[in-house]
Amino acid sequence: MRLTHLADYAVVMMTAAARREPGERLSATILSEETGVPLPTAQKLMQSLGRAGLLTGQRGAGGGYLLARPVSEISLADIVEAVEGPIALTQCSEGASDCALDAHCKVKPHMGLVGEKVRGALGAVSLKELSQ
Amino acid sequence: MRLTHLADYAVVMMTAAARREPGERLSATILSEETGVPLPTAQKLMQSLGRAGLLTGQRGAGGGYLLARPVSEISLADIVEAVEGPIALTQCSEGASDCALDAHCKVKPHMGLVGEKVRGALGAVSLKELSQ
DNA sequence: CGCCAATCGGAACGATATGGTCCGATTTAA
DNA sequence: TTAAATCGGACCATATCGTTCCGATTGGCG
Repeated sequence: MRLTHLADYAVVMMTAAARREPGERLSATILSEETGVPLPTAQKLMQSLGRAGLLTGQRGAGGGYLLARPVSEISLADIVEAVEGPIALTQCSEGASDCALDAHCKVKPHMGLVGEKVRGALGAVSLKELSQ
Repeated sequence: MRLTHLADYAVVMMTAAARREPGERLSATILSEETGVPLPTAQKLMQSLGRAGLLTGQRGAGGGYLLARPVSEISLADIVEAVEGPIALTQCSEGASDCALDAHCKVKPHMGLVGEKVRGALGAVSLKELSQ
């Protein structure tokens, strides 16, 4: 039940971005310096965040990233899922069930529900709160 | 935000144990056969669960394990923590802070709170519910 | 029109820790 | 006293995570 390092870094970077003026262009370089996250890693993370629709990238000289949504409409769950993939306690909670115990597993139906609760806890925390 | 395989197995085994008669001696062999978890792995898990105080072990021939508490007083959080260690989103939430970003990390104070919420969600689910 | 700045995407490497297995120590029953 | 059956800890293979680097693409600027 831990966040991966990458997800943790992503949260730190997003909060750093949230503290900036809305509309300001943010490069991976700047956020890297501000947060202490190594530049190559920061680049990779912003790619993931962009693919997930949390950031919009602007290419070319003077380009950079922008928050795709207001800070109050981005949740901790969004950030985590952008980096780690869907939040689910077990992989059988979502499609693929290549689990050896799948045949006579009597816990499976409960896990989906519990996962929802956890996701709810993370979804209730907005980037706005985290950046303060 | 996923459970490790071992934690998942532990939950399956504990629910299997919960479905048995209270007071019945449970060997690792039996639970292994019943759940499909490989025997050596099952042994290792029951050790962890014993150390955590969820199971009490009885050595010698005809020995076995017993649930240390009633099923309604064992939560999903207890099982997960027995195998994975304390539930916390980041390692800085608990003592050791050998994190490169620790110096100017402005998110740290929030993480402890969020971790509590997640733990609450898992703590609200009892073994009694899971075993049904 | 050509150059430069900065992002995007993928591939490859190394480290950590998970997952699985084995063997020794201990205890009770016969 | 013997022996079977269990708990308990140590060990090794493996997979995923984390990190880094490089090339391709795009848009602004001189």
